[in-house]
Amino acid sequence: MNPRKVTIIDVAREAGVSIASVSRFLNNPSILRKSSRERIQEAVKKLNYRPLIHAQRLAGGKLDTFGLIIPGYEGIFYSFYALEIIRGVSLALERKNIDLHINIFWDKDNFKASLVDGVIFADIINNRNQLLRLLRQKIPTVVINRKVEDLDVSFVAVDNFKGGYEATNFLAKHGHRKIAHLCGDLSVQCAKERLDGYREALKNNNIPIKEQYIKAAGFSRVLAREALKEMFSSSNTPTAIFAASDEMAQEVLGFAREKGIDVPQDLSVIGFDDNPHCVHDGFSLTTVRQPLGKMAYTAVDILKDLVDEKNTSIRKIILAPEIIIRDTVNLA
Amino acid sequence: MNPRKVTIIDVAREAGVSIASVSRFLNNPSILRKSSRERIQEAVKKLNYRPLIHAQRLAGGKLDTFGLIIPGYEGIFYSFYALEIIRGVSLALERKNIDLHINIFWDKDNFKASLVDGVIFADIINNRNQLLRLLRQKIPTVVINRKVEDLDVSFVAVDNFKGGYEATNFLAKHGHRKIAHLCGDLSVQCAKERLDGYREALKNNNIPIKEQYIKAAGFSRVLAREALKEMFSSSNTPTAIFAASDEMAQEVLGFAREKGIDVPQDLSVIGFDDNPHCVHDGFSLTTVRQPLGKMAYTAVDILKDLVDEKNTSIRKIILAPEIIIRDTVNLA
DNA sequence: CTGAAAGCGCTAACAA
DNA sequence: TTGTTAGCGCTTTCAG
Repeated sequence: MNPRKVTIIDVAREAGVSIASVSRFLNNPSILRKSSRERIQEAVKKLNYRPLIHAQRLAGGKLDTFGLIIPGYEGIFYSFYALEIIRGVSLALERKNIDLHINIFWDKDNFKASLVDGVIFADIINNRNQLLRLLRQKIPTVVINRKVEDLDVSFVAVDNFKGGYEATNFLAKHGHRKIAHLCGDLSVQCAKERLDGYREALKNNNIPIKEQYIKAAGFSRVLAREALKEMFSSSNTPTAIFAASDEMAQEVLGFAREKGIDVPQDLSVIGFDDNPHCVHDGFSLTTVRQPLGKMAYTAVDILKDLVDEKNTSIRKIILAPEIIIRDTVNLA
Repeated sequence: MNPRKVTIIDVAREAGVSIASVSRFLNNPSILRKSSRERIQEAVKKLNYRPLIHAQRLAGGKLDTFGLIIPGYEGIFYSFYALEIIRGVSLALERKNIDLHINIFWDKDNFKASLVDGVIFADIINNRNQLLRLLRQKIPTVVINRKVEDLDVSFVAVDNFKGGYEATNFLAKHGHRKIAHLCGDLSVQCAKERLDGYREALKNNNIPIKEQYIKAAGFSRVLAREALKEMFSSSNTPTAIFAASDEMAQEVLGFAREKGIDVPQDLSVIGFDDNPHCVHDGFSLTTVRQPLGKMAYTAVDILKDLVDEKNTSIRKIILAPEIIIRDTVNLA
């Protein structure tokens, strides 16, 4: 018999019980008498029976599946950030025995809401419309990676302002006054906030803000390189650089090496992300680590509560990043 | 009305037609009269109706979803190879409008076969048992990344022997006779075949095989580093190294720089993968590129034929890799 | 071109 | 503790 066509009826017949008992065996075996349980067990094995997920779901059973929606963009598969989010969420779900349905959407929105109990929406790049559409469908939703203060939705985000502030302040406290900032893509919330934090830190340290020290480099190594060229072609070069991502910071390191600028002697560098890919011949980057794992499992917890209707209050959570001191900032 | 509870019945009532017509609208609108089609269209929009996937599937409609099964292992999210496979498959499926259900399995096999029409099994590390279990379930299956000559299953793989052969031969043809090989994890088919190719190429070039030039480094940078230390502590150091992955090749480059060994003047290096992460301060690695994209869409094509029962013959396809000549092999 | 009605395989009352 | 049975929302004959 084709194993793909074995149904609950076959199992019931084989075991000499009703289909209801087989169903009970599947969902709550402990309420069955031991002997029937064993007979069903045997029949299941013998027939190689596997319940049809779709039938279970349609009949009102739960699917125990969460969706993770991520906007697709060029380079997402090379993005440490996006991958860490996927990793964090899948780990958090594994512990809870919930399946993960990942949906990366490019132009067309082909997310099948009916496949999941709830959704974690990773708003890595700007994507408010997609979020609104989701919310309209009344699916339990938690946003990660972005503060959504103006909507009735829970989120878990990282305090990027604080990250930018701490990084810059760290440089200032170690004596730097010529601190440049390589910004990310300023149309994205996190990049903007890191810049704001940078500005605030300079202000609090009584360092005047110089616009030529602030360069938008869109999280791109190529753009970072260009920004650096420009910055170092003028007379008044910085003694420290805060890059809004480790990728860009790594470009700074490469640039410095080529130009014979000693890091950290002549130039201190601090990045953002704590990206393990960014090792530079044994050089370890001083950086700002985001609690991505914590973000993921906090979001999963909140969504689980929502789905189970245990705690449906809207929660807006902001997690603090942490400075990781390594080799690229002169601590003298 | 709760948008999650709008059913086909509501739409039918709203449009003043039968549910059968709404179903036709969903699946094959062209057979409906224009006027009804428009009325249904309107009702769908007004009620924000979305069919329940599970009901559709259960009722015999197709799901148009393929599964991609990948064994989970430490570092999979940092693995260029695994990510390229995911990327390739998702691109190939996107063109065909088929959904992708990715299943990364760690210890427990929690793949829900009933969610998909067929499966692409990426046997990156050894995982024959899982494959056998899958085959037993009679799900249409295509294996990628591994030759499975002894089972009745189609596969698409890369000719790793040829890759290893060509890489080594390339070095030999450019005058090298002291050619070392940093092997990958030799319990994995591809690593073993690259080594075999290396051996064969040496033989054909009348270069005696020296076992101290062959070091297993498990695709790991750390192990590669150790192997290099050992290799370069002896007297008879190689003039060329073929590394079974770009990651390991990159470690060679770092090692050489530290030791003041000039690449490619004193040491030629060739990698494997064409991994864009492996850039080394403007240095471009000569390497062997695997046709991963082609592998992915070939596999998708085969699986689609299987699922549609168009061509159910078993196909065993081996694709040739290609040498990418760049800066790290001395062409003099 | 359209409607009525019979399932798809399972869960969950309700009864026994 | 177990069986009977009514759906879940949709697709698909089969008539008309």
